[in-house]
Amino acid sequence: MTAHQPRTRGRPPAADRAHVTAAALRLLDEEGLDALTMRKLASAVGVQVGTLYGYFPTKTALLTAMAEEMLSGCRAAADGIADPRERVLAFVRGLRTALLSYRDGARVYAGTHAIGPNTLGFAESLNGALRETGLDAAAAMKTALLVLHFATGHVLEEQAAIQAGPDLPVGVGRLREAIEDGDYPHLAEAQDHLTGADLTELFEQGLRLLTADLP
Amino acid sequence: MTAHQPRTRGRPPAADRAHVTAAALRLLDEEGLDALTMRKLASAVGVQVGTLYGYFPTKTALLTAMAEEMLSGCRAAADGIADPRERVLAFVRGLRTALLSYRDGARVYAGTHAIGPNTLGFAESLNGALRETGLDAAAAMKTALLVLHFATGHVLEEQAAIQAGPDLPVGVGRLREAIEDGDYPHLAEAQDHLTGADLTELFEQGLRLLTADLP
DNA sequence: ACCTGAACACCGTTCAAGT
DNA sequence: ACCTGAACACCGTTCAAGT
Repeated sequence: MTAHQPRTRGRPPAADRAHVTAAALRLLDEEGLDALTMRKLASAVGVQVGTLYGYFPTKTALLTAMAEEMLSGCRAAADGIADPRERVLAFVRGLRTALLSYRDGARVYAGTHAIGPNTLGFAESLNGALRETGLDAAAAMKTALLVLHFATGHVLEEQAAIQAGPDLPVGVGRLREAIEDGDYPHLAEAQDHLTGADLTELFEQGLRLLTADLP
Repeated sequence: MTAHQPRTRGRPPAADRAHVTAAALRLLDEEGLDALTMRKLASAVGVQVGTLYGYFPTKTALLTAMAEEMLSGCRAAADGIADPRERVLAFVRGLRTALLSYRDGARVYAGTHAIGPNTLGFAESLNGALRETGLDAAAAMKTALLVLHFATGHVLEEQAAIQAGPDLPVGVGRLREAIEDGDYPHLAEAQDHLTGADLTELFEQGLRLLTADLP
C-alpha cells in the first residue's frame, strides 16, 4: 500500500528463499539427501537453524522448492524443436538430465509434488507436444504420465546404482556372490552382459517403446 | 558342532527375525514409512529398542528384509502360465500387486536392494520367461530392467497419489488451483479427463508398450 | 521485521550391566 | 546367550527474547 514499504508483503523475503534453495541444492550435491540437514544448511547459509523456518515452514517445503528449482533448465533444449515427436523425446531426456545432474536428484523429485512454474510449465509443454502429434487431451495426459513415471523410476535406479556410498561397493559384490551361491542360471549369465551396461541406451529403449504408438 | 547346542550358530535367532519383519510390515501398513520407528517397532514386538539390533544390525537391514518379504507371494500366480509372453506380464503385474498391498510399499522397495531368494528368484523367473519368448541373455535382462523400473516408478506415483496423508487432500486442491491460476491450457483441459483416471489401465498400457517388441 | 539462543520431543545406535 | 536401561549424538520444529 504505502510507498515507503519495501516490496515484502506477507512474510518471506522472497529474494533469500532462492538463496537458501540454491545453498540446499549445493549441499545436496556434495553430501547427498541423507546428509542434508536443516542445521547443516543453516551453517552453510551462515544463519541459525530456526531462521530457516522464516523462509520455509517445513523441511518438506524446502525439498519441494529444490525439486521445482531442479527443473528450471530442462525445457530450454527442447522448446525450439519443430517436429512434435522429437520434441516429446527431448523433453523427457531433459528431465532425465536435470534429475541426474544433482546427487539423489530423483529421490528428491519423487519424494515431493512441486506445483511451481517450472514443474507445471514442463508438464504443459510436454502435453502440448503430445497434442501436436495428434493425440487428444486424455491420451496426451496418459502418455505424459507414462513417460514421467518411467523416467522417475529409471533415474532412481540409475542413481542408486551409481552411489559409491557408505557400503554400496560392498553391496554390488554381495549381489554377485548371492547370484553365484544360489540357483539363478539366467541371472548368472545375464550378469556378464550387464556389467557396464549403458544406462543411457536403456533409457532410450524405454522411451522409444513408450512413444512407439504416437500418431 | 556339539549335539547339545541349539541350532543357533552365529548371533541372530533366525526364527525371530521373521517375527520382527512381520511386525514391521504390519506397522508399516498401519502407520506408513515415516512413522515406522525402531522404538515403535520395539514396543509392538514387546521388547526394548536395543534388542532389535540383535536381529538387524541397522534399520536399513530391517527395511531390506521387509522389501524381500514383500515379494514372497508375487511369483505364485504367474509361475504356472504356459505362454511365456503372458507369464512375463503376469510377473510384472504380480510385482505391482505386491508393492501396492503395503502402505508405502514402493518407497520401501525402491529404497533398498534386497538380494534374498524372493527378490533374486523373481528376477530369475522374469528373465527365464523373457528368454523363452526368444530373447537372448542381454536383451532379456534389458527388458527385465525396463519393466522393473517402470513398475517401481508407477507404483511410487500411485501410492503418492492415494496417500490421504497429513496434508495431501489439501495438496490436490492446491494443484488444481495452481493450474487454473497459471497459464496452462493443456493441463487445465486434461485435468477433467484425468480425474478418477484408472491407474491400473495406465499401468497396463505402459506394460503393453514396453513388451510390444517381444518376439 | 528479522534473527538468536535455547529448548522440546523425538530419532538411530551403542553398550555396560544384569540374568 | 539374550535382554534391559541408560546413555550418546544427533534430528525437525518452536518460540521467547533481543535488536
